[in-house]
Amino acid sequence: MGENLPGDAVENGKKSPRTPKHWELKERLAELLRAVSPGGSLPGERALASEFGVSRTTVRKALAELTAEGRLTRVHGSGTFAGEGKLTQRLQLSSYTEDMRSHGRRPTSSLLDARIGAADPELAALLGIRSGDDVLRLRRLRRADGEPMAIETSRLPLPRFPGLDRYVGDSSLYGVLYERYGVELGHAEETIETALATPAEAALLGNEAGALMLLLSRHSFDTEGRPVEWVRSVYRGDRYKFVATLVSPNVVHSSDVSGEGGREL
Amino acid sequence: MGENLPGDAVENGKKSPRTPKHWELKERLAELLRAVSPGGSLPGERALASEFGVSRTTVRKALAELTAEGRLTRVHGSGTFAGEGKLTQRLQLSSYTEDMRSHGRRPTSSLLDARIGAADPELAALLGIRSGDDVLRLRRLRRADGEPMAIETSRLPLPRFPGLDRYVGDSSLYGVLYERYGVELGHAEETIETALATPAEAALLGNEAGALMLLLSRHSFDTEGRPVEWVRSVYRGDRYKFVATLVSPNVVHSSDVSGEGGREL
DNA sequence: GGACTTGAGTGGTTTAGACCATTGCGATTA
DNA sequence: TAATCGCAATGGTCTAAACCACTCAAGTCC
Repeated sequence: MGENLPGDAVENGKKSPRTPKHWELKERLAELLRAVSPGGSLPGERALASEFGVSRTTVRKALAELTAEGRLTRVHGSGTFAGEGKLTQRLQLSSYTEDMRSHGRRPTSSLLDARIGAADPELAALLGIRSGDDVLRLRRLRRADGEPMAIETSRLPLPRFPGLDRYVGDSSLYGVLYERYGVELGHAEETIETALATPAEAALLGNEAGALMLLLSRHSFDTEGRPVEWVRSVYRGDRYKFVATLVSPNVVHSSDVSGEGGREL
Repeated sequence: MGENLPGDAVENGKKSPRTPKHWELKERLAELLRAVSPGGSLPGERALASEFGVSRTTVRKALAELTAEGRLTRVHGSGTFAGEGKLTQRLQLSSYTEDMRSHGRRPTSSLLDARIGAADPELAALLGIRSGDDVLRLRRLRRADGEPMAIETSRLPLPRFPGLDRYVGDSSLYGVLYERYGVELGHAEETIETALATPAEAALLGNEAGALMLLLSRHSFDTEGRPVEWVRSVYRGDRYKFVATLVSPNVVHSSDVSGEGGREL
């Protein structure tokens, strides 16, 4: 993160909160890391510990943060290696596939499972059906160049799309919705937040449990405003970032002054 | 995150990766937490350690993850308390101020500092000026109901806005740009990714160093496509989520089939 | 030659314990 | 009454050490 843009000195009015050892170590390791090309390897934890005169625990804490930031990749039993930076995905309308292609990546995605279950009250409300109605749940694993990137879980209301479960898997979900049910998507609402990987997610992504993730939820509606699907995707936070282009006739240039001399937007 | 939606059993084809103690403990604590209303307190680390028969280190690891997810708040010297959920901010055009207001929050923001420095080559390219030209750097701390939420660092090209530094602080930045320089914003490109808090950021946000953050960068252009500002904001990942509404005539309903039997978007 | 075993080296988990820094309250004091 | 001090409890940092799980290559066996 910070990369110490000039003038970022500590300078907080009160007390300087004494930088912990693991943080100082982290910066020294980051420096050491700049001399290593992506994929290059670092010394082992034990070696670093003795070299820098700290305990292995402290080394691990520093390495953990660098890993969470995507600057390191660690492989159990093998070693610690320099990371490769983040991929990006546009928000807005483009598809995962298109987007990866435009970055010269080879996108693939595999269906993990497709099953039918009963909607709980919350899910029923989201999908515009009654509690207990059937819901089709699809789980997909998305990859870029073969590397697992995200787990996507879609839920669709079966009462609205009877037999949908039989058409899934061999062609585009949105294609099927359009051709067999005449449904076109109109708008969607997405939220993005941070999350930590569950062990199951971590296993699928080749990740560690507790790793940083970007949690993206999408609630899609058709052109008439009826809910079509509810999607929850977890993306690897160390390998992914989202991009949105805000085209806007007039991005707020008048607005109220507020607060303590500050401003908004 | 997961909240164990039905059917999330481990079931990865190969080996079950034996759940670590700290994860199991985390789930037990999460359960224990459901019985506590927001703001309520939990037993101390040492008490939990002896109660569950694990070491304090393991307890801390579990608590750290719950904290990162915003489900816990920890206060040094005082105790551990139940969290209060996340606020949301729309992407798109609305302002921080508007958005907080619409959630019934009281938004404020204070100017931390305003200084002029020389642009490095990268920043110069972003702002459409020459390397070494003057750049105005504004740092603001944003709060909701008095609670620090984000640090926003804006950078503007002084050659394009001579004297801008003298007008800042007493009124809307965008208002000044419009009234004194005739600049209207046209579009912006935003990226969202995960990051970890630096000690300095943590101190300002009342956070821990290494805490989960959402890093949002905005690159704004005027109606003629010239760069106006470059903004880097770090939001507390445990207290914030972003929302985007994707209005769209036709969100992809035809597209190519690819990969291993899976599908895209 | 090919399949298997073994072991060294790596990261991952957990423990027990020490000490530090902050908080908040009760007792003491002015 | 009001301010101060001291102390106990809390979370934060760090250490040293043990053990586990995985990887990979060298060596062995068939």
